[in-house]
Amino acid sequence: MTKRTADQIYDSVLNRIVDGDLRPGDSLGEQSLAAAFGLSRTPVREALQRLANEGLTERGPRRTFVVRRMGQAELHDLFEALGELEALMARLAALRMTEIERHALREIVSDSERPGIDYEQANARFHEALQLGAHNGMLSNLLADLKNRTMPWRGAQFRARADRVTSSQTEHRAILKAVLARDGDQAHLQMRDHMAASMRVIAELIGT
Amino acid sequence: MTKRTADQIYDSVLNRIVDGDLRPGDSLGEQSLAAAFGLSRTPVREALQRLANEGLTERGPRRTFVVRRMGQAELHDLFEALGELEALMARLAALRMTEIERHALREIVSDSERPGIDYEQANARFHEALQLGAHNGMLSNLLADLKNRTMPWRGAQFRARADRVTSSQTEHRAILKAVLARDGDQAHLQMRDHMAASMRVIAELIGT
DNA sequence: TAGCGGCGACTTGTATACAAGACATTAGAT
DNA sequence: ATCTAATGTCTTGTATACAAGTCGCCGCTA
Repeated sequence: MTKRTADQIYDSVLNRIVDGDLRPGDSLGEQSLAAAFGLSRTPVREALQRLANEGLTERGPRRTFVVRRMGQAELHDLFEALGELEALMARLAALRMTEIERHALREIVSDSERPGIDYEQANARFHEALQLGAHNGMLSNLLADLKNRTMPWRGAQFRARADRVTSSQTEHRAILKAVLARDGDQAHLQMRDHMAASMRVIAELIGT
Repeated sequence: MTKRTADQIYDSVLNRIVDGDLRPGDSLGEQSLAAAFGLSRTPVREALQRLANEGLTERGPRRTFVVRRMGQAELHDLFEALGELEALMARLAALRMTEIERHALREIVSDSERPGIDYEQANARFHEALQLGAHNGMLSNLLADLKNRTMPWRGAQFRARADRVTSSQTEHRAILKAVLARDGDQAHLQMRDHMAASMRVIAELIGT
C-alpha cells in the first residue's frame, strides 16, 4: 500500500484543524506548508484543493487558502441538511434492509449497550449499518461528505455524546424498532429527532 | 474577471461530457489533454481533480481519470437524494421566506406561464428563488453539487422538461401555493412528487 | 503449453523554475 | 492633507524536468 505524500499532507492538515492546532481564519500558505513538510508545493496544492472542495477551507485575501470560519449559523445549517439526509437513510433502510442486515443492526444495538463498550465506535457502526441497508451509494457519499464537514466540531461532538449516551441509546432503540417494523415514516421521524437532539447539545457546548 | 486556465479546462471537459463528446469510460490522459489545450499538465490535473471531487470522473486502470459510468441505478440514487433535499428546501422556504421573497417567487411563477418564455430558464429561477428563501447556505451548496452531478443527463433532462412543461407548471403552482400558505409539510410533499415525476420521465428517456 | 520473471513503454507523482497577479506601502501631485 | 499612481514584495498560477509506479509483453523455463 503505497501512500501518496499528498494524502499524508491532507490527513495532517485535517488533523491539525480538528485538534485546534489550526484555528478558523488561519492562513495556509503553500510554501510555508511545503517547507514544514519538507515537500514541494505541488502535493500541498492538491491537498489544499481537496480540503477546499470538502468545505474545510476557503479562499482568503490573496487567493490564499484559510481555515474556514464556522459558527453557530453554519453548524445549524449543516445539521439541518445532515439530519434530513440521515432521516432519509433511516427511511430507506426500514424499507429495503435484508434480513441479514436487520439481524446485524440488532446485534450492533445490543452490543452498544454492554457496559464498558466504546460508545463512539458503536455509534459509528450503527450509522454505517443503516447506510449499508439504505442501498443508495450516492446517499452514502453525501453523508460521508457532510460528516467530514462536522470535523471542526469533533471535540464538541465527543463531549456531547458522552453526556448523552443514555438518551442517545434510547433514541437508537426507537430507530431500530421502527426499522425492524419496516415503518419508514417512523424511522424517518425518530432519526430526525435524534439528530436534532445531538445538534442542540453540541450547539450549547459551542456557545460557551 | 480574470479567468484561470484551469477553469477553462474544467468547463471545456465538462461541456464535452454533457454533449456526449466524451463518453462514459473514456480515458482522460493528462498529457493528451494538455496537448489538446496547448497547456501544461499542471492546470489539467487541477481541473481533473475538481471533476473527480464532483463525481463526474473516477480513477481507472493506471490511476488515470476516466469519465464515470452512470446508469439507471445511479440516476435513481441521485434523484432520491436530490428530491429529498429539494423537498427540505421547499419546506424551509415555506417557513422562512420574507414577504419580499414570497412576492418575487409569485412573480416568477406568473412569468413562467407567459407564452413564449424560455421555460428552462424560468424553472431555474423558480428553484433559485426557493433556495434563497430557505436561508440555509449549506443546503444551497449541496444542491449545487448534486445538480452538477445530473449534468451527464442534461440532454435527457431538457427533452423531458419539454414534454412536461404543462404538468411541471401545475406542480410549480402547487408548490407556490403551499409556500405562500406557509404550509411546510405540504410544500415538502409537493416538491417530492415534482422531483419524482421529473425523474420518471428522464429514466424513461434513458432506458431507450 | 502453462506459468513466471524481467524488461520496456507509458502513465501519474513530485520537484523546481519562472510568470503573473494582488495587495501594501510610499512617493508624488494637487 | 488627501488622493492617486507607481512600485516592490509576497503570494498563487503555470511550465518544464525528473522520479517512480503500473501494466502489458515477450522470452525463458519447467
